Amino acid sequence: MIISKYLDGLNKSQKEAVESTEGPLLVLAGAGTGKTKVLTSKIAHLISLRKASPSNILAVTFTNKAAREMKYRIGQSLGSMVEGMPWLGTFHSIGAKILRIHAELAGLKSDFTILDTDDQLRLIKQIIKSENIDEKRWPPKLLLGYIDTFKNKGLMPTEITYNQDYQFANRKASELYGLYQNRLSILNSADFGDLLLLSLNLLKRNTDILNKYQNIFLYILVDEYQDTNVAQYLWLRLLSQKNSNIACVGDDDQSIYGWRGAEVDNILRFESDYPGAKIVKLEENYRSTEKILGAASGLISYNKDRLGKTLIANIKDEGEEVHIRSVWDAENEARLVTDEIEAKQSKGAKLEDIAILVRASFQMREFEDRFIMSGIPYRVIGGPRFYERQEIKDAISYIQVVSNSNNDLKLERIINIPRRGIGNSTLQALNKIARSNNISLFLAAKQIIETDEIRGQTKIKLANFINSIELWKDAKSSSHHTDLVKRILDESGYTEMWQNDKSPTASGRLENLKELIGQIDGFDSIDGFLDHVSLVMELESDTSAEKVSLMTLHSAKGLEFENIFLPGWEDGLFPNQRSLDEKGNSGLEEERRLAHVGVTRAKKSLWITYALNRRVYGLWQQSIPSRFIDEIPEEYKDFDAEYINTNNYYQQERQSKYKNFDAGYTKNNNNYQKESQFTREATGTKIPAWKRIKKNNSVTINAEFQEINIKRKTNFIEGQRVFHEKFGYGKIIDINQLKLEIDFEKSGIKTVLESYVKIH
DNA sequence: TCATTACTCCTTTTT
DNA sequence: GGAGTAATGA
Repeated sequence: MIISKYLDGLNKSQKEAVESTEGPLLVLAGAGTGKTKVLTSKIAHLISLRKASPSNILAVTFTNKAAREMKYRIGQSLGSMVEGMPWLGTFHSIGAKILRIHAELAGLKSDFTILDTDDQLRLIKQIIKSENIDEKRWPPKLLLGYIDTFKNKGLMPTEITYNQDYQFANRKASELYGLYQNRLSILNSADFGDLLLLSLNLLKRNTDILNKYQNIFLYILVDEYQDTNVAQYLWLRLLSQKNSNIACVGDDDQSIYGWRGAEVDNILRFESDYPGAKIVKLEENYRSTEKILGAASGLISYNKDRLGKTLIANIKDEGEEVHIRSVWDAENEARLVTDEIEAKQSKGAKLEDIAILVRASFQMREFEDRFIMSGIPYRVIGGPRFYERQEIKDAISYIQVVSNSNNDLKLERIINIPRRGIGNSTLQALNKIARSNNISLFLAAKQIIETDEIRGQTKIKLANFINSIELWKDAKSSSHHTDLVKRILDESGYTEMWQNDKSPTASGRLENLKELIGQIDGFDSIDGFLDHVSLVMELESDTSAEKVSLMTLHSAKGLEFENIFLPGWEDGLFPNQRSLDEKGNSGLEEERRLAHVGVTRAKKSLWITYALNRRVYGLWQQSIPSRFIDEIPEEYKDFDAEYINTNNYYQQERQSKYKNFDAGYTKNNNNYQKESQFTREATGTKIPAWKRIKKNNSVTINAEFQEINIKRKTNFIEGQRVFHEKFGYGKIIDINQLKLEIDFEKSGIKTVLESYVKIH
């Protein structure tokens, strides 16, 4: 029987989730419990029972990768009988699709361009300038952040109340947001947030259209529901209102995108949002050993706001303890990890089964250095994306200008790259004409070269450039699109610019341009390619090669590896100080969920390390092990002597460091204290001298304190011989407030804070 | 218009 | 410490 094929491999709760097709359903799927399997089987089930044809199922994911994976797996379980699911994709791509169909209703044309962050920022800068707002006092980036937040919340400029508005240049955030939207409309462009916001608005305001989609989407499936923001939530609600067949899969313990507007509340509230909702918990974990799961469960149990589920190990193997190691600094950390990798390798482990997950991308550097040095092949996942590279963006901008020369933002980007003598003053003149006549820059340029407003050389150069664009536009219909791109890059002098560039990155950039042309060749037309570029930022890389993976914890969600290394578990770095400062306890909980995500990536072995010293903004700081290390139950971890002996000290340090914040924390969480007393007894061990040095510049200190510090003069004088715990003896060569530049006898010239230095 | 210098912010995470 | 940007001068 055909049905059994995909139902066979499912456990009881998975099967229940798959077979509950009617009405609202929330599947709480813990890490490694077969979430994707449930989703794909469910789709297969719907299709093979003929409850819906593939085109009547809306299935949304967050990443293109997840969408691809789902498509692939559905194809596998149904054989070839499923041909394309038009409504399976990311929130953004489906939003874009709907928006293109009804663009006029949103003040756009159906061929609108999708802006990236660069363009957004450029636009916002222009608006801030034209409104005579001081860019220094009110940074464009801040406004961009506010606008994004508005959009994440599903708010149009006119819907923002006084109280919701931000303190940006006299509460002008919403007003500027309105101006920004107007500009976007004039430019026939939408930013990322618009793809959702505008399509949401469309559905809200046009019942006929809403009706149409409600009738198309007989079944709605949502992946990673815990990551949805308000706009996405409202969008889903509207679409599911009619027939209520909405199945959301998610894990509140893996909600790690709060900073991007995700609302864990959406998942916590599901039952009250959808009365009569069925809830299925998937708790059987098929990934990790018992000890790793125990560590993960212990850790996440410190979170208060959760729906509560317990991961049960399906793999009956205790496995190794979680290894906790302390190291002197980041360099040693990288060495320890690579040594361990090499040891594993010699025992037969494969490099592709090993991953290093960091909290922040700056941590990657030490590892890369070390890998290069020891010749270990590695790959960075989610690093600087292909389409975000400068040369690729430039090239694409050229293509976009040829495709639509009224794209002012792109034209501005390339008008003087390579240098062709069209500088700022010319550009400003163009902008002025464009504004006053309400035309695009391109048209303004055409106009200006007919007049005498600009002089000799500049005029000729501008005329030449405009002329070239016209020529390329003419060639668009007659030549093959790949040839046209080659021609544009050559004739514009862009390729030549990099050929003449002597910097070491130049050859790589030329390679990338070649790669880009190869990519373009894979598409039928330029427009098809452009749409792909704006929605699919990543470029698939081969995951098969024998390489260690290096990535951030965020990009590791959804992946699994035999061996996981989690470096940098230090207070301030992880949990991240800024998270804590900005969002207090909920920030801490999100960090903890991130830690939980990290731990649950591991199948067999897990190493957590922390460095006692780390360089922050070029200055050396001493650090304390992360509280998350404490929170992993004793019986699941194995740690070195250093950690046990000094832990009591760390506990105190941490508490004084977060005095205000911890007050609430300990009150809310009895476990924390109980656990600490139970597991940690004062050992009476003497704390090494360097640790007793009083800190006066921890990562964050209240403003008052810092002020005093800056005003205070250092007692050191130039030429003095001093001692530093890390670098040894040295001589002060320069003093800048509390920063001392010291020429160390063994480690060379370094800048350090005076508090780490003793007079010798 | 372009090159050099000074200054800034940064290091959370991304569709 | 270092990248990116704005200000400054040639």
